[in-house]
Amino acid sequence: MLNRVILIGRLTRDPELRYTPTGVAVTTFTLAVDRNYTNQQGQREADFIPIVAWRGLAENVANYLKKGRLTAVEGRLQTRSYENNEGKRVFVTEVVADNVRFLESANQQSRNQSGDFFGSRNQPNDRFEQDPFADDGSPIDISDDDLPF
Amino acid sequence: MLNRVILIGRLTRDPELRYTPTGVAVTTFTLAVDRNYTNQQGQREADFIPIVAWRGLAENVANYLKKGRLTAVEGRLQTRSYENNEGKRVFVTEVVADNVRFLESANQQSRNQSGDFFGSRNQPNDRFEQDPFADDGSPIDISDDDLPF
Amino acid sequence: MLNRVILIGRLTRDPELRYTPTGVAVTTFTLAVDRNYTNQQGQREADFIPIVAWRGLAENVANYLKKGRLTAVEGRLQTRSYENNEGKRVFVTEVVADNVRFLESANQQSRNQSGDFFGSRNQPNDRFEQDPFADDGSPIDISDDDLPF
Amino acid sequence: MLNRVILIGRLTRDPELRYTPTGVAVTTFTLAVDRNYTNQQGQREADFIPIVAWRGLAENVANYLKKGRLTAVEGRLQTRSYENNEGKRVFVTEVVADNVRFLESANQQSRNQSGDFFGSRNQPNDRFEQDPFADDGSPIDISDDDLPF
DNA sequence: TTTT
DNA sequence: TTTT
Repeated sequence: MLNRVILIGRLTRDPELRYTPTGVAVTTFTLAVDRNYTNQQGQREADFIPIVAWRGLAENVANYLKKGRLTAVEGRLQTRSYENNEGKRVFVTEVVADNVRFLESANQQSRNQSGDFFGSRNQPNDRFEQDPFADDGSPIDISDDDLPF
Repeated sequence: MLNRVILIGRLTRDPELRYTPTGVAVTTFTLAVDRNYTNQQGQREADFIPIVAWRGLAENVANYLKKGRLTAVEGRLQTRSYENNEGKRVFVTEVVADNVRFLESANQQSRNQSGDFFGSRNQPNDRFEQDPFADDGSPIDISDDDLPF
Repeated sequence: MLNRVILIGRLTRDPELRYTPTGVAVTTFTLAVDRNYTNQQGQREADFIPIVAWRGLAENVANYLKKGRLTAVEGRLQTRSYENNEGKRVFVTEVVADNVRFLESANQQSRNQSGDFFGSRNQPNDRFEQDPFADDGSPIDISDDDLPF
Repeated sequence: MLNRVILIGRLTRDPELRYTPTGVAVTTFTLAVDRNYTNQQGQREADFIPIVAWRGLAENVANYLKKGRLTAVEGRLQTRSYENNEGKRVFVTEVVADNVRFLESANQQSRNQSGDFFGSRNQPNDRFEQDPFADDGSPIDISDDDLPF
């Protein structure tokens, strides 16, 4: 009937791009979304939401997003189940993205984050070279309505 | 940061009310949310979203909602993990409700649904007797901002 | 960037269908959305949100929705301005619908509502005759992504 | 019943903080939200959404947000009407914020923007001096559930 | 009356 | 100008 999810958070890792047997691009990543409170130990907690994007959106996400980037995702909740290697049915709930907003360009990203960010420049990284963010740091928009399921 | 989910669907079963060791009410239920398309076999598919409600909202849901009722849920996505009985870590994604709208009263509910509905009158059912819907069939609202986590 | 609105409420009147000079269907209506509190005088207040739908969605809304029906609308906020007949610029904020869910069929609608409902049968009403709701009272879904602006 | 708005955009001006006769803080600002398409003249268009925040949220917004900053707003649509100086009733639709996310710190903000930004340092500006953004540029969160209406 |  |  109606099924809408909107999240703002940071990628826990670089996105992973794969292709289905029929050649459809699909990218998965996890968004760390900070909760609005701190727990009894005074720590900020977060939810780690699994996201999947398809087709053109999958390729844009894989090309332009990286670990740690602040990102908005709009989509819908999807559930599916599969048989694991012990023959048990496992149920999965994830967000199918139909809109992703990059809220931070490479040069805007905070500097004191995990070392992985600049470390990734050591292993030469095509994606980073072709980073499309305008010099002025304005976010770019991508969207895709063609969801395969 | 920002984490919002809005769903409209129908309960797959009567809600289940439990209490934590410290006496906090918690109700769980699953919402079947129809997708907007039919698959290759011409069938309507649905997502089955796990929902959890706490405290006063938990009690209202348990008292007034039943299997099959059309319902709107507003909340946020939460992830948690636990160790299953084989010692394996299982990850769960669910919706923590902070707002539930009953879109259908008992007498409005469609008549040709699962037999469970009228069947439930045979086993005398307190909840049904105390159904608070106004005679005019207008939906009632409940909400709860006090989320324990 | 990101612009999403989700509402549940009741139509304050029958929707109005018009056509642009180039023949595009456009329907406008107002949704009365109850607030979650009562004011000092103990009365329920509401917001009256102007909605506009285009093309196929406009026609579906005009054909199947009527005054008083419980309805969910998903869309985006749009602002525009025009010159009024005194030559003054007027600013308008309204919701452009891209998804409308009928949460109530004709026979589900509460009976003690305004006389307009049954009154509309006196003036023969094509829309009412062709009411597409299934006998079981299940809501129907319509959506339209082709928004002219 | 259900009334939710989520927006990401940029402030068109510095926010304006006022106080009601009874001393309640209220801040208004406009969010420019880019549309996802370009018009026939190849220009990006935007919607200019009026936002109002109350109490603690009003003060946070006034203290920490400035013209041009990328911002997420979560709230609800509200309509009200007033008599203008010609004795005519004017209807207004605006967003009442209950959650504002600062997506950009002062030092993150793009450099080639309007001169107003650095210009504001010339007129000594308390708000700027007390800018609470962490050195690492991580966004801060503010929220307020106490809405006076 | 609009932001980047 | 408002719905239940």
